[in-house]
Amino acid sequence: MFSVSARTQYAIRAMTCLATKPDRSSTSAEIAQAENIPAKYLEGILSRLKAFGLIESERGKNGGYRMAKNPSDITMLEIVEAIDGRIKPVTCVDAIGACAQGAACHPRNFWIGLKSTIDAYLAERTLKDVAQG
Amino acid sequence: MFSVSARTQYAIRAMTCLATKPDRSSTSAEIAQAENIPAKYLEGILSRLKAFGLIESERGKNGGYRMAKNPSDITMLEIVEAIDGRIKPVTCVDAIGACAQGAACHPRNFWIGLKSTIDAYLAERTLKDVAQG
DNA sequence: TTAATTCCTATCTGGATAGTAGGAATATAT
DNA sequence: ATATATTCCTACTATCCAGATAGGAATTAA
Ligand code: FES
Ligand code: FES
Repeated sequence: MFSVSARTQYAIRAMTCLATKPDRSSTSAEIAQAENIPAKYLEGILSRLKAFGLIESERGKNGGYRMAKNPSDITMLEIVEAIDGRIKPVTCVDAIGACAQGAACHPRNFWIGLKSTIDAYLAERTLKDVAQG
Repeated sequence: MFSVSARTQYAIRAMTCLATKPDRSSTSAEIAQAENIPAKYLEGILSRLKAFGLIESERGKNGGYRMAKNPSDITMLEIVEAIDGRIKPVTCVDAIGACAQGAACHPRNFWIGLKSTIDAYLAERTLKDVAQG
């Protein structure tokens, strides 16, 4: 319950790794080793982060990844959503009536409130905050 | 990510159902129909809630389930933990060093803070609040 | 041309989640 | 007593998906 996927934990570790080396670019293999992440698996994660505009990359020899923005301009919510999409504690947060109680469903507001709370926590913290501890 | 298991959603619906009928006892089948929950599956859920002291039951004809406490004395955190155990966004919330960064792991405090935030949200709300909408 | 790298697609696997089945134990009513 | 209604217990199945791996195509620098 409420568990964070390995993918997301990996993504955050990878981002903190890049955040501490803003000057140069790091290869996937380098990050994998430093952060103890399965190398091939990490490639896919970095792809997503790039697709979301959080990091940049260059191919070929001497290629690698680096931050696309300042760490203080990246919220943890952005990273989480890049990897796992929009947070939905229950399906009905977006689509009303998922539980056959329709609009009369009492727990629904409770779940929506939970989502807001989680979102707020994540949005309030930047990669810079987390990278510093 | 952060998704709520069907079990927990069922449990909460079942509890709200019972909370609105404090005078009498409801059968498992009755709750299942009212809340649109697979009947056999619900039985197992009610067992857990009982084991946790949140509801009481009586077997045999005219048997059924009823609240063991006042809904205003049951927090949502109790219900969630009865069903899915202690909330652990990441394994290292309880066991330090799960990520091979050991005590030096920066994201760890971030995750611990997230857990506290979720726990607080759930602990602040009672079944009564949720049953009323 | 070689080596190093990102990038793309496909596949495997284990474990968890959701749900089902069948029946034993227990209580009530008639 | 007997039938009936219920909780309670154990085991099983199916399905899905996260996590991981494999192989190679495209790209770039030396
Ligand atoms: S609409 Fe989501 S629990 Fe009812
Ligand atoms: S100890 Fe948990 S992410 Fe590092």
